[in-house]
Amino acid sequence: MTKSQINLPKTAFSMKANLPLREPEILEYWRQIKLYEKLRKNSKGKEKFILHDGPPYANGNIHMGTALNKILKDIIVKFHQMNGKDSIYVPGWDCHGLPIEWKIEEQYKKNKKNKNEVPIVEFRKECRSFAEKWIEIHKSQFKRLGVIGDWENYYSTMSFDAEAQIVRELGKFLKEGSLYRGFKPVLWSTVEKTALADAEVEYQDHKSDTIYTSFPVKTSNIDELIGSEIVIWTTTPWTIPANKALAYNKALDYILVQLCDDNDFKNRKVVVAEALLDSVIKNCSIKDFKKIKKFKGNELKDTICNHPFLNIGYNYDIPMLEARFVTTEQGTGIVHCAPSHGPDDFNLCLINGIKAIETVDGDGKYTKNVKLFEGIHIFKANPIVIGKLKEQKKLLSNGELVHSYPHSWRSKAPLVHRATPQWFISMDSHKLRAKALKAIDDTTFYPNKGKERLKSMIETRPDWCVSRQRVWGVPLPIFVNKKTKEILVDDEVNENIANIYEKEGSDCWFSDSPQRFLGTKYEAKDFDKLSDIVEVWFDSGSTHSFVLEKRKDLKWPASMYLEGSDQHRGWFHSSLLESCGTRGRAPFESILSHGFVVDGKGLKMSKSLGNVLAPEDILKKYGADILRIWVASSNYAEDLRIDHSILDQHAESYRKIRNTFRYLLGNLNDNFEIINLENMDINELPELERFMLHKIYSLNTNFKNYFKNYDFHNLYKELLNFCTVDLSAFYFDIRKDNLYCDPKDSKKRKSTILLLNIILNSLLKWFAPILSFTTEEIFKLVSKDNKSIHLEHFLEFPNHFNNEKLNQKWKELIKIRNTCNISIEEKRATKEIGSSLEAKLQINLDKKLYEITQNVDFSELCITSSAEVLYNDNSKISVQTTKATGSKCSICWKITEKGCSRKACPIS
RNA sequence: GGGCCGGUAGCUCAGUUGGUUAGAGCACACCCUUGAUAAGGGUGGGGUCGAAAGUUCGAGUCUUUCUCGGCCCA
Repeated sequence: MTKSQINLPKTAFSMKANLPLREPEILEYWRQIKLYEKLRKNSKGKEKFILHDGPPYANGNIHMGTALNKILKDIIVKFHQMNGKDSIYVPGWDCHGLPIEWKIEEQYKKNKKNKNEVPIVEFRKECRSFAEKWIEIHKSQFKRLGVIGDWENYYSTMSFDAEAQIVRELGKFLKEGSLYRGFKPVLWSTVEKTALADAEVEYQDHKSDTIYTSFPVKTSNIDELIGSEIVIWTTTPWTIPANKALAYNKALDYILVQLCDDNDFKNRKVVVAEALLDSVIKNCSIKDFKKIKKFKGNELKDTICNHPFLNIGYNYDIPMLEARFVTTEQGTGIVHCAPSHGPDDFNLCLINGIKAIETVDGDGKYTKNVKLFEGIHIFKANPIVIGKLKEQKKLLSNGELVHSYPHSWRSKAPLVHRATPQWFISMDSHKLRAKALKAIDDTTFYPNKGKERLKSMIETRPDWCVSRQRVWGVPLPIFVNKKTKEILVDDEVNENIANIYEKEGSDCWFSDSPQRFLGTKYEAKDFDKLSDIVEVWFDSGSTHSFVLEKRKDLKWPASMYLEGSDQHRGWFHSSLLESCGTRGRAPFESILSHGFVVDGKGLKMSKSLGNVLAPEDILKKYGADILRIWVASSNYAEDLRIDHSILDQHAESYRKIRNTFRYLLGNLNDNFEIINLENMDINELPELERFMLHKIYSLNTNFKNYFKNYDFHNLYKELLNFCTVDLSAFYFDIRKDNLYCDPKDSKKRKSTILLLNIILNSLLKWFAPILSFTTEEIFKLVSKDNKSIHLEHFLEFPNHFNNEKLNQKWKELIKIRNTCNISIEEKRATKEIGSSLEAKLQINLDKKLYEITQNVDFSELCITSSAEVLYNDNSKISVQTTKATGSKCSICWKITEKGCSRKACPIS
């Protein structure tokens, strides 16, 4: 007997994957067969599943987070496609905004070019081409991951139709009246007369004037406080005229003391935080004082003070407000608040209904809103303020302090927080907050905890500031009447602007005559045209309008938005608000949020820690399918760990899966046949095959449930376990004898081949959304009509595959098999036998087990030369292994006295 | 500093309403096989469930505090 006479596996499917080389070939194949177009054509008319892409910023190479995001999207899109939907993915990019402006400015700096000398339109053109360049780079990087989508017709926030639609969307808020003009402090350079972003700020040492000043208490719940004064310390005396409130911390201890020194404050009572009393005494050179009363910060609730300038026209209430940002690091434990001159101040006052106003103009001079100081430059105001405080007997002391202070990166001039005119969308004037909260309730969140996260943000957020004093963005399409200061609200004008943008983009706003936008109805000389741009979150928050609504192939609302969990404050948030404001509901039916990619120890990736893994390197070393396994097998509800050892292990699992396929292909000799499952007569099959059909059926049931909940890590685990436990170590191992040794026309072998075909088909479909490349490689090899695996659907298994009774029986058989293995292992350990085929089993079973195993051949199940089953009620299962005697059959390798049952057996 | 989320074998993950000795796969060790062969099979070791305290007859599961990590905000 020679090897040529048995049926050994033979396949063109190599054991070694070589993914980094093979995957690009498959990408080329998808391109050639026009896979995306085919997918759309094939699923025409089917129910749509639309995963709307959250646009990444068109700048810089992709990182692990982006790779995770895109792969997860692709897996979900492919699942729905194979589940019978028309599952469409249109990738997009976020293009406007500061980071790109900086990049261009950096280039200018290098080339000694001055930004201010370059016309805005030219500058914007450079920003545009910068974004275009990165879109192309991103595109090829995303495609390499195996992501299938409409790459030719991607969307971008800087396309002309997007810019036009953003104008229309703003028009809706304008018309409704929820878009209003307010003031908000921004970092401002009085030299350049411009706002600066955080990244444009340099911190340098600066000498500031400092003062301790006092605010007389008007009313309070603490009786002793009436007639006393609250002391504050500040390094910006010039903001005192703009003061509107005082902030305390309810958790701190405060103390009321009486001052006894012979000066302006003789016999006056003042309040400071107890922990800072010593430093106040020292800094104000107080010699003699008496402690009168200690109290907790929360008792200061409802206390109202007067302004130190009460007697010279500053006659208004200064409420004391609770704030967490108040600490005992320096000062007095009470902080003065000028909402126009500090972000903390602004937010605290806003929550308490105190709005910021314009107190300082662009040049740095007080406006007419500031009594006594109008026209004075703030940088010259400190001595005047200090003088007035002294005059009003409200100055405890003053001095100087050198501290780190923000300066402009260009002019190096010190910066100030200045309330500037900004445009806001009100959260409450037209019930935007309430609508958004309702919309959150109507949305399904994966994982569920995302719902509360978004909800609590919407509940507490202030009005949405949508204006920015920048150039690379969509210009705010607003005209203000010079005389009446009223905002021009006219659909015709808005639509006119949108139409112009649609044809030529928004650059013209900065170069063309305002009359062009106003049309014939209004005169340009009567209006101020805004030069602000729209903040970029409004851009991306509007993608649903210019992508989902405008494109015929998509639908509104989207089936799903899927992003990192940081987007609860980002894109989920802005999209929700924009859509609720304009359409009254969310632009999505569900939200899936994923955690962040961290290193193997759970620490975030950073250059300084040196733990950054680049997708590019992973693709080079492992291939995209391994990365896709990493995505599928990780629990995205939490942070996802990755390092080389984790990837090594997934690569190991990949090999197991690949070899599972290789066994199937080898024994089928690459002749895959599609089995009509409905027409099968399963009663013709051996029990083992029927048991395997049950396994497949029940795995598929779990598969569908996991998919329904987007629970991929459990789904993948179940598939992998099926390959290792049920196939490799069980079914495949048992059926090798049958496949190798039985003649090709034997009924039993045909049954096995039938099963192999079914298993191969099932595995291909189950794995296709995850192992997109490898399943395609196999499908190319075996499918006759040269179709892509991704055009296929999941299999439906007939209900009669389900056989719980059989399952229960085989669970027992497997238990017996395990006991046999332990018994065989004992003999192997003592070197009595080696291969299991050298063993002869005597299996003793109790009554129940004995009865159900009457038709079972344990020598087949346990891959031994023989097995005898005896009835023995002493224990449930016990097994004795002895060395098989006789000669070894050269075909089946069993050791017997009489030869095996096969006709060709040389022994018999 | 504040809000939210999380910490179960070396790794990826299970662990139902508190209820036997906390599970799976991989990895590891040893053995077998050489007819899935840079494969395959078998057996086995490995966890004070982040820490401490509390509630309870009983806690991985409930409460509190602490700690480490992540996201967001300041």
